[in-house]
Amino acid sequence: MKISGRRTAEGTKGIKQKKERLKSFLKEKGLKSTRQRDLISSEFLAMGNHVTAEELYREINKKYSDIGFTTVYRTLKLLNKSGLAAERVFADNLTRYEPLTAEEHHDHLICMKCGAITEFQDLKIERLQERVAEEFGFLAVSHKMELYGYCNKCRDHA
Amino acid sequence: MKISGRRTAEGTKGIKQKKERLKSFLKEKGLKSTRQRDLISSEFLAMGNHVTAEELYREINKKYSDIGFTTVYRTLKLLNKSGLAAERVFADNLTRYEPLTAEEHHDHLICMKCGAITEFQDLKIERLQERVAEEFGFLAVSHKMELYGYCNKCRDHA
DNA sequence: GTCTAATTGAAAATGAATTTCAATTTCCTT
DNA sequence: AAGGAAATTGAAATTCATTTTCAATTAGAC
Repeated sequence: MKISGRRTAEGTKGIKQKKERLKSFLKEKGLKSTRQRDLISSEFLAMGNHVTAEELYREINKKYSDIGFTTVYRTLKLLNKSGLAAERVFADNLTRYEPLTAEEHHDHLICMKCGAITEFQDLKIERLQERVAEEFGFLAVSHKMELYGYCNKCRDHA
Repeated sequence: MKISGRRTAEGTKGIKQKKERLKSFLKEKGLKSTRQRDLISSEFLAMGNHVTAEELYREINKKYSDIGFTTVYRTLKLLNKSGLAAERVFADNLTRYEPLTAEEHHDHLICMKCGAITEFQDLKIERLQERVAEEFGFLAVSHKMELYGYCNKCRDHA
């Protein structure tokens, strides 16, 4: 199974706004704005996908061959800490990053054939999860839910 | 977060039955029954936990210092293929094995403080998951759901 | 008992994630 | 604008779980 999420790329305005947020975060933490961080986060936000550090590095490398893998890796970590990216690990055990908009939580449908990742949200399920936790005296902080199977395109010839 | 699942150990009868199942599986596949496979699967089934290969190896090693890690690792893979163990990966990215009884599916509550793993089953949630999949024209094959938080014991002093 | 194929265990290989370190760059202070 | 302290960069090295290799051993069919 090769997993490769695609979702609608974001408008330029949204990206600018997010890059401002990153800048604030950096300043606030005494960190520095650099050409690399700028280019990497632009590319990441424009792709709008669930990408691995490796995948993003390959994209970046096409355009800016002087930027190394380590910097891409570290920038993704940074985006994660600043709240602009979510770190996710699906069944293939690779760490993927996904641009994060608001605080809305969502879960994933993952196609085992083409690897497409679709996001969904279901409040009823969330409520039931909360109920389950309560039953066990458990204080739930976060959760992870993934449905694996075959997407609309792949289910017929699967 | 250190994860370490415990659940009620199984009765000796259940273990015997499962070891019979393993034997059938081996014979059927032209594989061999060995002292190592016997001891490792006994220990695994008796523990009844979500263990990593490393953890099980350490237990085994206390009693039978001639059995190597690789064999424990391979035996767990084998138990998995024979349907006697489920392979699971939680947030710490370690591969754990869990004795599998019937075919009943269950999900997990994971304590972020003490690492305790509790299993649960919720048919309403399963049904809603199926509904979500349908909405997207997705053919769901399996799913994974984990709730992370603090267990009954840890929630107060967390 | 013989023989062939499977198994074992130590060690090596793999591969993603992370860290190290010397050289470079940012940006605060003057 | 220049100086300088601290952060950043990128290549290479390291880590660590997992998986594979290979020579020696063992199971079990005949």
